[in-house]
Amino acid sequence: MPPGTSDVVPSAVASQRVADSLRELILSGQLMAGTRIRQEDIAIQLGASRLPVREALRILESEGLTTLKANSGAWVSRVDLEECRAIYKIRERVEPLALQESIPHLTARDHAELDRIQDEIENVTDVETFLVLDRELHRLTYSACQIDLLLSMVQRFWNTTQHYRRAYSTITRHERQWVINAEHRLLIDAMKRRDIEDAERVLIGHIRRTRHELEQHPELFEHPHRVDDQGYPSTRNL
Amino acid sequence: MPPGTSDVVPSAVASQRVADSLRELILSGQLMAGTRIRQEDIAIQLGASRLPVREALRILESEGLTTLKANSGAWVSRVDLEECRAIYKIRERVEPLALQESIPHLTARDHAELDRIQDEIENVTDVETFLVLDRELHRLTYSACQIDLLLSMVQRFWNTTQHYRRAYSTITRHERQWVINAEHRLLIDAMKRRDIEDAERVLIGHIRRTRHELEQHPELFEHPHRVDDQGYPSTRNL
DNA sequence: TGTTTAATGGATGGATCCAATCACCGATGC
DNA sequence: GCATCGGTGATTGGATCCATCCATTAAACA
Repeated sequence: MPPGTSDVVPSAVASQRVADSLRELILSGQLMAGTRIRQEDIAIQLGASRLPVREALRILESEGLTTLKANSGAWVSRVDLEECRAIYKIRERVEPLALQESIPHLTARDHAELDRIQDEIENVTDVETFLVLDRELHRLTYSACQIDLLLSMVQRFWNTTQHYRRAYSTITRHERQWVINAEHRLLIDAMKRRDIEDAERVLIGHIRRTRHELEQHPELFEHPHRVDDQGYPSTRNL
Repeated sequence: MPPGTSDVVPSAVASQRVADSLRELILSGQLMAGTRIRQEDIAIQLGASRLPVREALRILESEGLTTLKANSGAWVSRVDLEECRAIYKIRERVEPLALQESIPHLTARDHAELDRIQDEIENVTDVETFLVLDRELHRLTYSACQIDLLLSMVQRFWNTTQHYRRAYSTITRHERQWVINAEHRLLIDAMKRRDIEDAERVLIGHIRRTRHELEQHPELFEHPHRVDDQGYPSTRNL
């Protein structure tokens, strides 16, 4: 199963359980980017030994959610503007492939579901539910892609930029929502027509526009009002 | 430092040291795809405890080089034809971006070095050195790309398909070498002209052609003449 | 004889303990 | 007063031991 998928039944392996819990804490925003993670704290908090926590931190590091530094500690990964731009540029290349591989296998039922979700998106006011729905919409567009490796890559990108999508949506969603809606509708239409080229073009534009708008809000990447993260490792071991 | 880079000075952290050693063993072909890895064997062989080996296996799993199954064991990742095709399809999308980001920052010195390597490639007869040179050439074309995340992704793809490039080159390199040479020369020329579009097009063709030729040699992915790999886990936890 | 079940062996996962490393803080010397 | 050096505390990394799980094998029953 690709990482990031929240298991309904908790994994029997403690490392996976811990990783799942931590991932949930990070993605939900309860663990802010840049906060330090002490192994023992987590171990106590989740009722496990430190060893599974160590392995969980490794797992999450491979997903890009945590950053480890030898003999120093672990932090919730902080994505600066430069890295965020990079991720979006990669997404502009990778997600169209997922779409291409998915479109031929999507059914009419899927198309209807896409319409339904977009209807919901256009009616929602809450930011948090918008994030969930938006992600669900795009996930569905890729869902019939058979390349697991690709899907988990995409999921990873979405996970690591989750914080900033939330922050950005909070700021400018209301005035720019119509653009998102238009793009989503065009995307869904192209998918229904199974016009892969067109769908890819719309999707690329969708991601690229978001990147450009993100680039105009560098304040989102200023270190937020946190003080308890003692020292942030400068070395990114990616 | 991106994974896969062989450290000159051995890392002080045992897990990293073990991971480096194992990676070298796998990439050099001394540990064949599909062979089981027993934690204790490696621990003894490398003079460490089982714990760093466990963490090393996690690290390598995140690089796609090993496959772990809970309560069962670890294996050197085996890439079937389907997954190999997938990786190449992703490479066709991702590597052009690395190229695009690199071309503007490459110097005349780099261009000369590219020519030199290609000269060597056209004179070499040994398969193993061809593999090294070919990889070095492409690495150099991407070397000025500033997106570390992208470079480590590319490196990962090259690592996981290393076995099959070796096997494929062994078979058909002699009769198809002229195609590779032509593509390399065209690529280098476009790069010198800093014609990003053209360079991307050549590169896409280069990767795509290789994929198509790989697809016509499914026998490379038949389980090789090994017997001591007891059972291969069907679940890919990517 | 084929199938199912139970037992055993081996390998992995987890917990605890110990060592090494780093960061912080104070003292000392310039 | 500032910088450098050394000590101390906290946190992570590693080793060993124990529990758990899986696979294989053998045996017993249909």
